[in-house]
Amino acid sequence: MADRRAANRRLGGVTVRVRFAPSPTGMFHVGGARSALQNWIYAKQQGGTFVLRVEDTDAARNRPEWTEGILAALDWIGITRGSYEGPYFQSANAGEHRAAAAKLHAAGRAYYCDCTREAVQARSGSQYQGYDGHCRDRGLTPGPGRALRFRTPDEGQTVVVDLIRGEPTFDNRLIEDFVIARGDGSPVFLLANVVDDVTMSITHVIRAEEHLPNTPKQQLLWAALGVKPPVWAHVPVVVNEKRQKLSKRRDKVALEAYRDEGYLADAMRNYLMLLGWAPSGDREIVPWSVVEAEFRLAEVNPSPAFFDEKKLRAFNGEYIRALPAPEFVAACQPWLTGTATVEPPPWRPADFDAAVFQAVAPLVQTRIAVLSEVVPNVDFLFLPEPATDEAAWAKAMKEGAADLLAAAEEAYAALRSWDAEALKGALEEVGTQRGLKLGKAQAPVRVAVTGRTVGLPLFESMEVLGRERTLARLRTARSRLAGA
RNA sequence: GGCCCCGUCGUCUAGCGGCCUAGGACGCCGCCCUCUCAAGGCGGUAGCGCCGGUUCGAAUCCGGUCGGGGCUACCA
Repeated sequence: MADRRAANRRLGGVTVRVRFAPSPTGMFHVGGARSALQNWIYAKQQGGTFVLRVEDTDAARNRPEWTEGILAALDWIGITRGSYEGPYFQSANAGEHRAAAAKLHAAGRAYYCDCTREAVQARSGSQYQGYDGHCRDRGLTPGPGRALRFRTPDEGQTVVVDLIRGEPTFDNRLIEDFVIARGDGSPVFLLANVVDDVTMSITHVIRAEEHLPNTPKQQLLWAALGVKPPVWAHVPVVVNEKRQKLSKRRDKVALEAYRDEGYLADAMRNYLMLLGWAPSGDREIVPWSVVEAEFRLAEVNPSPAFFDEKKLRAFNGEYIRALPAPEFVAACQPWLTGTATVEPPPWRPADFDAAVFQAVAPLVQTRIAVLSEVVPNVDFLFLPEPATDEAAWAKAMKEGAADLLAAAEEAYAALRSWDAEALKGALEEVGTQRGLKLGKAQAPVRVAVTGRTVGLPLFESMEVLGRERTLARLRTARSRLAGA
């Protein structure tokens, strides 16, 4: 395979160069992550190069921390720094963008226009039909407030060759003379994006479907610049439950948010790749190596895919359970000790005991779907008093609870060996004397000790908590019951 | 409004003219296991939008229709 690619290059075949070109205007979008991954895999499969270009030309909305966020997020899902070409910054290429605009003007492919938006709108009527070409032959010279428009063909068609969609065809007549440089001379996205792709010798543009309507315009620009257009691949957009494109405003789209909640990078990238594609056989959770080997860009389902957090959660749970114990413990650390981006735990750092956590970690591992859920599972071990859930208290502390708690406390105080088995046996006996099965008898004890009706196995929990603290909690619960 | 894209269980998908009585996964429901909750095991629920055509045969091909979405800026 590698030999064939090398031969291909020698024979004049083109080396594949793809790019991912995010703009740093917000948190990194899961849809963007998917596109980045698809580009990344395609480049790898073709023996090509992945180029990262940050499109930071919207000064009003760009912020440097967003750029850092994008790099960190890409790194998190496996597109690591140093393993790709770039990052390049579009703002650094402003000179080339302007030169291209000037070149198009000089070649008669673009003209200056002083129409205001209102004027264009007024001439177009109630429904905007596109710019009417008002300034096409006015021969306006460059000047303040004069935008540069690309002169589009009056007839013919522009055919977009797309790996996923076939050949969407657009009538040139319906493509308006669009603006390529603003009144202040600054080039717009449509142009800058193309110029950079041309300059960077991009051969395949793999991006979201929302760009498809822009494509004929960009393809016209490639041709006007004298370069053969790239192969396009417009992957379907990722949508919300209402089937609308995921938006930063109304949907939870930030990759960072998922990371900070405790989603594993491997689970996330596996899930993301399953949106619009599936590996061979009846399987979905597969090693990344399988994804890299089997993914076929041309096979991507052309219809939009719903980003289903429920399914992502299920995947994440499976990935968590598959972790070797030490790795699970290590993965939980941020939520146990707090970091810059993760919410700090409710206990005092000094009260956290790594050895205690390690003892219960295997019990936690099968009970959580996202890492942040580790906290409510173990907080009773590190908090001076359990964080009592009042609904749980009300449910468990019915009549007979005080009596049962007293008996349990007495039995536990007398226990010779403080271990789960003995604790279970003792409570079983206490329950039996009162005609209660263990399932009923454990409820008040569990709430008294952990503050909740659900959680880790009770007896193992008490074993780790220790006799003194367990007895103290039973005592506290009893006095609360007596007071009420 | 115009242009473009899309259409298999609720969701993500398998399916490339007979192997489909449409398979898997998530979700949901039930049962088992069980100190709670999970995990795990077993079982169940549910789909080819519609109408025509092509064909011996269509989820698969064609046309239409309906429905959904995207774009429609001197944003990217």
